[in-house]
Amino acid sequence: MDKVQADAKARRAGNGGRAERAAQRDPERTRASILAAATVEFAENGIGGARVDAIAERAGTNKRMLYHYFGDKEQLYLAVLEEAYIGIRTAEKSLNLSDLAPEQGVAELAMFTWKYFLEHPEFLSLLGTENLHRARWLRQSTRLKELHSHFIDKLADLLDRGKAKGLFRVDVDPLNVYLTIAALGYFYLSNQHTLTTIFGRDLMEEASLEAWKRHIVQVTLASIRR
Amino acid sequence: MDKVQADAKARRAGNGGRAERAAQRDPERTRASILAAATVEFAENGIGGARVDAIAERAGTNKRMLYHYFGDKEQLYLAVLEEAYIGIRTAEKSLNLSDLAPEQGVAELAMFTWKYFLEHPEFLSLLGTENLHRARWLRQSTRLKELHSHFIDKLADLLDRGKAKGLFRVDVDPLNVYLTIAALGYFYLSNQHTLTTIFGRDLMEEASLEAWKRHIVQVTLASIRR
DNA sequence: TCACAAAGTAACCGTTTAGTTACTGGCTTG
DNA sequence: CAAGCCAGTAACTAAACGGTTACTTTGTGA
Repeated sequence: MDKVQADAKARRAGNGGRAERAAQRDPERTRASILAAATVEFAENGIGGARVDAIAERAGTNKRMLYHYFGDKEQLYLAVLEEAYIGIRTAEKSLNLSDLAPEQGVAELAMFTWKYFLEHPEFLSLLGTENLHRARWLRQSTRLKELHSHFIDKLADLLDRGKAKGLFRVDVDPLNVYLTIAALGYFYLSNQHTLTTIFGRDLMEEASLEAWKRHIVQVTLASIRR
Repeated sequence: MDKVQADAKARRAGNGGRAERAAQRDPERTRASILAAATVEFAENGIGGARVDAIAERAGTNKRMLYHYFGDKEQLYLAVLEEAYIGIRTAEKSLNLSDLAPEQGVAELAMFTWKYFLEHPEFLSLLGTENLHRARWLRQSTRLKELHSHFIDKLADLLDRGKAKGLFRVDVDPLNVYLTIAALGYFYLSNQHTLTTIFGRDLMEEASLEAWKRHIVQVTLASIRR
């Protein structure tokens, strides 16, 4: 039994031990439960493969509630996508690069990105789905357009400090650096299944993951050093 | 009208100008036409979003022929995937790295991979779909398991020559180098839609593409040099 | 305390979908 | 040259699917 189903069952059983709130009718919890179930379903099957019935069942509720809270399948997908982006943007805020030495800062950024991707495979999968559809929902979402990353600005500052110290090449572009870090992490994880099959090596064992993390840091730094 | 539809229409009109073969009944051509249409459909919509009717229509034939030649939707998808892999493996053969200086060879490999990815977006898309499904069809295909790439071996030779000359670090791993090249190309192209939306820059204009190609070469070389 | 609104359920509906059947027409070969 | 097989067509079917209807239950505040 996965987490989502367990949650749903607990909810159905009445209140979950805490006396604060009678859990039999709990709109927020139902909504959240549907969203969590939809995240799993869309991440595992894509938008065309996801089944509305499967989401309702996973959430421990029924379709009527899903349509009640989210309108239709596409709007539910959009909500899932928005939540996923909010998740990474929120996590990004916890990373403070301005106190670090330039090289250390770039390394931290790379390791942060790697860790986030590793811990949130559903985010990578949703990105893949969204790109298959030419970012149709991302472009449509005003909420997500406002929610832009401040990573590039932070990284630009960091690189400028490194350039001033003569550590980094002056023609280094922050976007390129960020794309490099993201590319190395994304490809390794999102394509793990075909790569493992073709090269006959398990890329997901602890030692391989640790080695690839070091590789990302090393590659990124080597590419920007003067 | 796209290429596939045009082909189908030409076929339907009788023979296509060449007198060699009466085109009214042409199993090979019908099969190829279905395969081409299916490649487009699966690449655009993924496996869950692809429609058998749409494939038949695109191919200028009907469903009966599709089931006649390929069995069912999944086997058709497998045929598409196999053909896509055969395509890249065939192209790889045209690349001869053994005559080149080590640095030149690595640069050529990087540029070849970039060019292939750029010219075959359907291959990237199919890879994405296949990974979403944990390489279910790739693992199933005996034909594809036999069709392994010789790139890693060729690259290993190249790197060894570079190491012997004192150009490359001795701890450089060929698989890592190949993954690095593939990652940088794959991510930039497959995620172009979300990236363009979020960063507000068109990554697909000629100058950007050229710059990223140079970036891949530079990053790869910088990461392996002693 | 009861009326009302919102949460929740289950059975239902029309359409779309993958897959099939029953058939026609043309190419090859004994 | 006819028999038989294979390419090809169109209409059909059963199941799955997204979405809705009609209804019940529960919490709340006048």
